[in-house]
Amino acid sequence: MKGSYLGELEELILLTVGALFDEAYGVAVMDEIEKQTGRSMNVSAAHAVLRRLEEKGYVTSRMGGATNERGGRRKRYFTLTAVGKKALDESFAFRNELYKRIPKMAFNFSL
Amino acid sequence: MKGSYLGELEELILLTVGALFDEAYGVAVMDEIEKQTGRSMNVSAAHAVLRRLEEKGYVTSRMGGATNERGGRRKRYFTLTAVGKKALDESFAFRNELYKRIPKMAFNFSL
DNA sequence: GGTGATTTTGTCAATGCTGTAGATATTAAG
DNA sequence: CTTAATATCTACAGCATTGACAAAATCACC
Repeated sequence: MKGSYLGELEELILLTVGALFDEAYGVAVMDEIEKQTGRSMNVSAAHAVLRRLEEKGYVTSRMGGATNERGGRRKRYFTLTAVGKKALDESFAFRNELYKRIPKMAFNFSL
Repeated sequence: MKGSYLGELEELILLTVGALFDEAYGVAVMDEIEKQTGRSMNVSAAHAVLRRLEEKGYVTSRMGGATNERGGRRKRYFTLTAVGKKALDESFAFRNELYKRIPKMAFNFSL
């Protein structure tokens, strides 16, 4: 199966789209990621991932209208789909499970 | 900074190396991943990742001697380094933190 | 006790998917 | 028409995955 797992950044961005709820557009996602993780990021990086997530069916997008901000192009808003949320839940549960299963290593032993 | 994050599979395999402790060689890692995740995997996939992890300093490797098994080439054993364990701990803590910070989304709302 | 088949494992080479950056186009307000 | 906010395009480095092949060790037959 191809593209059946969620990449590191894909998971992060999917999570952020969910968190920003109805304000999830490219730049906002990028800013939020930078703020939360300290990881510097380019808008096109965010968009590339968002587009891929849309292809996978984890988010949908729609164009917004004009706003009362200074100016600028219309925003493309992204929304988490039920499938996307499911993927996120599973990813989280799965990793947690895996870490839990390894008590002799993960947090109890040191080199 | 390049290669400064831990890919999805890299995290999984690093975790597995820690879990297998003194029995972490290519085939064993592959088997364990397949057993734990159901994800089918090729030996060379495991080795490619292990080599990258070694380049990053997250694991070290040494060749083993002959064993009393049927036959076969000498095993290359991998060991988690302190740096590797730290990366794993941080990766885990960080993601957990992120999921926690997003109560309005991660587990409390549905579409 | 050699010699080759068999088993277990590692290495190589090639390819597609993910992550990242820079440059450019579009839309709207001033 | 200049400036600001966003999106899109193009290109490339790094991660994930596969298939084919090489190496080392035992087994079994003679």
